[in-house]
Amino acid sequence: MKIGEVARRTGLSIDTLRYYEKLGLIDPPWRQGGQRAYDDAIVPWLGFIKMLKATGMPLADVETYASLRRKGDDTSAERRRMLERQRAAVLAKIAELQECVELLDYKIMNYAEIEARHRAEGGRKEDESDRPDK
Amino acid sequence: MKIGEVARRTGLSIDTLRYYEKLGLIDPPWRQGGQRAYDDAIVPWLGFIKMLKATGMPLADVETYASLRRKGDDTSAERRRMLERQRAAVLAKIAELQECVELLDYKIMNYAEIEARHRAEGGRKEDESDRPDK
DNA sequence: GCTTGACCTGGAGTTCACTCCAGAAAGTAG
DNA sequence: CTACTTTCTGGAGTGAACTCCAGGTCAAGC
Repeated sequence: MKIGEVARRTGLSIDTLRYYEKLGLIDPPWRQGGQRAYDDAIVPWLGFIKMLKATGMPLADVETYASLRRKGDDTSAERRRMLERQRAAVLAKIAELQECVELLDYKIMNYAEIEARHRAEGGRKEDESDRPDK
Repeated sequence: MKIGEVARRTGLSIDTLRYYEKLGLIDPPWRQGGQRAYDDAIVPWLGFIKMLKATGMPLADVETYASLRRKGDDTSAERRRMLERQRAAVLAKIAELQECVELLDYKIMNYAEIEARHRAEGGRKEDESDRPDK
């Protein structure tokens, strides 16, 4: 598989793939006439990297994970601990975002009320200042 | 309230507060002998900004919201729409993160199994390659 | 009045994660 | 063989969100 195909299949740009290789997130692939020739296994691995990135893991940490992976099975406990820490971070982020949704709902409700009053009272200037940002 | 106090109360750095002022996220406060003197209302407003940031809203969008706010009540419908869009984005992000948790759980389980086998078989070299990244 | 700490400005520097570029080499279709 | 597309390298540039700095001003305690 050439780099363009990997890009197409993963949704990452060619530049990003080379950048990830430079950072050590992916192993340097074989070359055919100077061009990168990837194994199919690169696709799920990049999918996994994308998932880690979606959780907010910095690429430096992904690199740490990748280099543990390269070292083989002896590092599996350490990798598991990394994923467990990330799992906890994700749960915390989900909780934070759920609070954000609640706050947004509160604000949206306030705006709906203000608009209703606005319409009812014919657009007269009103004071919004008693509605705290909370 | 001086800038240091605002920083202490919000957890933002003094530099960040001045940066936000430059971007137009917060109104330029009154000055007392050249020094910024903030109204108490700045604290909940900054709390709201932090919440928007936590949802992943770029500062440019926060600035848009802030400038609508400055224009007064006539913009409340537009602000509500912004918050509704953000709400939808947050729900999508929560869903994505929940999928990430599931995937992490799957991986963590695999690692736990590998480690168990590892211990049982006395640390003999094993092949992990049949465990897909997916 | 003096010292010490907080605050001021304008601008430069940093980090992260890309993204783009020029110029050259390799692969592909007709 | 020609024309076109893809890929190559090394390095420069980008945008977001800060963060730091020098050199100066202001204020509070003793």
